[in-house]
Amino acid sequence: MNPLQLCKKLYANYKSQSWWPANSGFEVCVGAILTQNTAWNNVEKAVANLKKAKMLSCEKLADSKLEKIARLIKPSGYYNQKAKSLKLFCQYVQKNYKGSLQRLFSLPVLALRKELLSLHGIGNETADSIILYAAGKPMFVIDAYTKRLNERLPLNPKAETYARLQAFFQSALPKSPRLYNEFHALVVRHCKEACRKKPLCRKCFLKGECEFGKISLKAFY
DNA sequence: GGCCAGGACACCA
DNA sequence: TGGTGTCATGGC
Repeated sequence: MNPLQLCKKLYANYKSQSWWPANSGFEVCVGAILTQNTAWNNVEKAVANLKKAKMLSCEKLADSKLEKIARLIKPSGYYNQKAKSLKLFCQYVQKNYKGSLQRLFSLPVLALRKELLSLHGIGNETADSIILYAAGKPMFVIDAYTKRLNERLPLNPKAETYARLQAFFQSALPKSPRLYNEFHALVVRHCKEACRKKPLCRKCFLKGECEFGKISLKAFY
């Protein structure tokens, strides 16, 4: 099975996912940082705290004390690190782009990626999530779910690093932000729900016993 | 009480 | 370039 076939199969089963779960580009950026190695459920609590405190803005986060940000985002875990990452990102946008994400996103995509990666606390996945889901530019996101799915199927066993796996998906798919967006969201949906057994249910999917709804995972694995 | 979750970074060899 | 320790909460 190639990536495009997998995407079609997932889409046929789950339909459109309408991602990213956020109300603005800035909220996508905040969520992308807060979700680092963290369950989304906990990210939602942290974002809700920021909203309630009227702190979900670039200007507010750039000017607030680390301790205050950390207290609000505590439910997302790693709150000291993430408070620092959030504040640095916002200060960077305020200083270099007058607080406008649209100015930042007007950079050519590779330049944008390079700038994001230069910021402390923003690595490959976070940068690519911001580029795809906030800026709307074609950058395929590799996360734990994508890696897991690739290992299980496998799609490309040789693609072991982030860059190689990303290059594999991007070379196999039409260069479309909408497609990258939908595909990644479908992968997350599938990996979250396909198997209710944790962790990873490697034994059960190898036996073909792992099913979710109408979907027999024998077709995938 | 233990394991896990939509990573990133410092440090080391 | 790759391996390891660290950061930390909340759900199950």
